Amino acid sequence: MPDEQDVASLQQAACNSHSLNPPCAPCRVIFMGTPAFAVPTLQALLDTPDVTVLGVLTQPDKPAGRGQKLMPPPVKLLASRAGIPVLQPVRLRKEPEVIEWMAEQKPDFLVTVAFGQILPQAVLDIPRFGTVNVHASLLPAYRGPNPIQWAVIQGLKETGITTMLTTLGVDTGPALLEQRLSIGPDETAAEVAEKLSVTGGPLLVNTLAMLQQGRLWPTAQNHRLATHAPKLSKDDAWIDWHRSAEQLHHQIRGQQPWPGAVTCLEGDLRVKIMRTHLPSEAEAACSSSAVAVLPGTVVQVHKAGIGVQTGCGILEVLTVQPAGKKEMPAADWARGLLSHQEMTLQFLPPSVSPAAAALATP
RNA sequence: CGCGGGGUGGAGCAGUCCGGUAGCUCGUUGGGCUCAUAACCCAAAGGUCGCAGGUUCAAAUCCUGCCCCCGCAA
Repeated sequence: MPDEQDVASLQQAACNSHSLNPPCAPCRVIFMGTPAFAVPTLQALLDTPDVTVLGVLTQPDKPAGRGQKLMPPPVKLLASRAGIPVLQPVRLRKEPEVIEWMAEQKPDFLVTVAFGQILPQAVLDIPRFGTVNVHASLLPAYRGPNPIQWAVIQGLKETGITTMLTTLGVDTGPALLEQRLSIGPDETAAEVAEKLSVTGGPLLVNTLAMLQQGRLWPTAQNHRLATHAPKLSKDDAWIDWHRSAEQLHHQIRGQQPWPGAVTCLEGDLRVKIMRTHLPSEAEAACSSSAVAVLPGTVVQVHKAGIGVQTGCGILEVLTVQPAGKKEMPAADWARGLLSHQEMTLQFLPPSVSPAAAALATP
């Protein structure tokens, strides 16, 4: 057993090595993943000469999009194009024939990237070296299904990708390698996800190579530091303008592209808030108690966007998407509305009717 | 046949129900004012009203068909 410094330097070397030519003996892998986030990782495996992808497991086709047509998951599209067998179990743990098929392939590794199903022990027992999960956070932080979103929502300046050994618990297994990545002040979860998904491939390939060669020792997570990133829901999309400008800014960019950030305008005109910016003077404005208008009121319309009063500070809204329209500059949208009616734009939480808001204004 | 909104100068929108000179807020260009300006004043340019057909003396508007964009829905 080498000391810690050796491990660290080995990890460093592995991360720096070229992903297309890892020090990896021929290696048989079954890939399990579903959404677009998993696609670059599968692609990285396909691009690695010594890795054979024996098969791909992904979620069943589901009705999606306008028209509710049956749509295959992104991973399936890539796998089919690459001519790799695709299995789509509804519930893996209840489909022994699928598990049997996996066992027959005699894989060295199972790899999971946002697969969407919890693996039973019978499956974890199949691979020769183990099951490696690619998780989009710096574990033990943000275990669970929406790690990127929560990292952004909570205003973190850094997140990353962790490879880990899968055990029966969700994201609780020993960590292997991690790659850090900074989060820009205005970056959306979608943008961070894009970068992380590309990072995942090389990191996984290195992880597999090092594991196979016995050069990588799993490190137990510190469970006391664990935090959770639960699934977001559509209900999370509603904007409560009573929150602070900073909180809202983080929420709005953290919930892109889904579930998004939605508000209503006088009645049931839904508007998605797409891009926002936090003015540097937000904190100053926050301390001044002389707030004359209700949170949600548009207080400025200028070239770059519109300023909306929040519970604490003013939030710059740069682009919006009204229902039925494309994303557009918030200033343009406001101009079009204001041109034909004398009104103040007012965003209201869905729970507060315009009448109730009027009553609240003495 | 899942529900629904939309396509009008460069941008965002009115006008369509009830056919009759294409309008608003901006932007652009030129000029003016000002120490100065993203501010203000004056002026100008810029539109096959998504496409095709039909009804009509007359269609952005009514009828029919088609194309394109998007929201909900996961």
